[in-house]
Amino acid sequence: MARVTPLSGFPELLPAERAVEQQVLERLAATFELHGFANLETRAVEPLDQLLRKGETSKEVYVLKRLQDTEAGSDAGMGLHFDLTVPFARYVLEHAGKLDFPFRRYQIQKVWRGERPQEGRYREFTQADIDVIGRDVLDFHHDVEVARVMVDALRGLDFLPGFTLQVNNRKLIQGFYAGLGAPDVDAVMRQVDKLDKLPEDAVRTALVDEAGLSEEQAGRCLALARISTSDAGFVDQVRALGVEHPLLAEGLGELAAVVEGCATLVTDRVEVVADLKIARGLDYYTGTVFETRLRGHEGLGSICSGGRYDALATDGRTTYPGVGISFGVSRTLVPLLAQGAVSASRSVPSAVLVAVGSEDDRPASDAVADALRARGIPCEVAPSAAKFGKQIRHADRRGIPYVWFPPSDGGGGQSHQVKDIRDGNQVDSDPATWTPSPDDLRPQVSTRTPTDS
RNA sequence: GUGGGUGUAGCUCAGCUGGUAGAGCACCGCGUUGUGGUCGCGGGGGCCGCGGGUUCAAGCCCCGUCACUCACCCCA
Repeated sequence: MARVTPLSGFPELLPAERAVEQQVLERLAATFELHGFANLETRAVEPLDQLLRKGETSKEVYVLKRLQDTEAGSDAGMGLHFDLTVPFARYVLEHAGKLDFPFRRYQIQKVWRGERPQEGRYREFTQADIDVIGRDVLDFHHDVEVARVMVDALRGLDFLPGFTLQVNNRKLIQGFYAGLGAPDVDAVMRQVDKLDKLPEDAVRTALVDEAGLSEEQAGRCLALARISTSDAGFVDQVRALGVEHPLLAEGLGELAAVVEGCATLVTDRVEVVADLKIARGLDYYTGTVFETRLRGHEGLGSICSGGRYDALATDGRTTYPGVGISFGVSRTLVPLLAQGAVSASRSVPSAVLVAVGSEDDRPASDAVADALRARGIPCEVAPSAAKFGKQIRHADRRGIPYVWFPPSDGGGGQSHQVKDIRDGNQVDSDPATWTPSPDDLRPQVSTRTPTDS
């Protein structure tokens, strides 16, 4: 193979990095399943009209084309999915007759977007989605449930920095803007959504010039957007702004329910706040909306978002409302790994390297390895009967904590010995009974203190 | 898609006014002859992104191109 070059936006991990990702994926799946969500995988490809159906969005879809297809007009009209929600909506429509509603599933897959890559932003990346979808109706309490499940999942990622789940409700802000007399509620929302990028005064100007608000109305919109509480305290703060609207009241109730519903799961690492400036650009959210910040890495933007959508899937007769949230596995992990903020203790699963005294003794070493494996201890046998110093180094390089020396009449002892190469302790051991500490059974993931964002 | 920056050893980077390709780390060997890490000594490593041009001479100057990267847009 000639000179290979990295392909931007298609991150590839080293073995130790992948070990971290594997543990993240495992823990996410474990939590989702604890909450009763079934796993699902959908095909990587969808018809283009499905992909482009909802948001006209500028999503840059990768189109599928056979190299051999030289005939014009042979375009199959297929593209790689750019998220997991649209394929899921299609899946629900396609299999509705065989599914039981409300239907809950989690889905962890690669998705593809042909956008310019940046830190935390890739062209091929992994997402972990949970959604609950109902037929015709979906009770609101599922909004709370989805938030609770994701908070629980984020709690499980205890080797990562902390998370802040920011929740808002479209009914709340739209009702507020309507009650305020805004001529174009959506226009107001679009401007407010820019608050984390533009200075407040720029948004204020835009609210007046582009969304048609008075100075006084704009001021109250900004006052609303400034509200952020970790409990239901936001309700009184909103009421103090003196705007009345049925939708606003409904939104306030829902948002309070989400925040209060998560209260028992909140920790100092994973917090939930009602943040009334969160709007989400996507057009199909109708109620609850989520965004999530990674503590110490706020520059990454939202690493986990979603919300309630009342009409994402419909076949004309039946509509399927849903609520879901999606965790950006690659978006979170790839930058953390690149900065060395998280790392695994070793690059291989092996907890033990079984040394080989001489090639004639290799079967004896294999026997030791098999005895350990029979009891669930991952191990490998040294690749060559090199000097023991080199075999130890082989283990050290890979982060394997233990080296096993079978008995030998060469330089070793008369009995089996295990050396913990971290502290140099070496003791007689029996392959049939010796067990490493539970922590050493698998690679350990650890966090270094984050520096910047 | 638009605009900036950068391409030199596995990695991070020096390389002056154009004059024989460098350092640190990593890697390998020896000291230590079958128990690593420290230390000392030694060693291997380079299409200087690619193509063209100017020049006696190009890593350096010029043109092109590709890649990477940052920002915008958008989002996980």
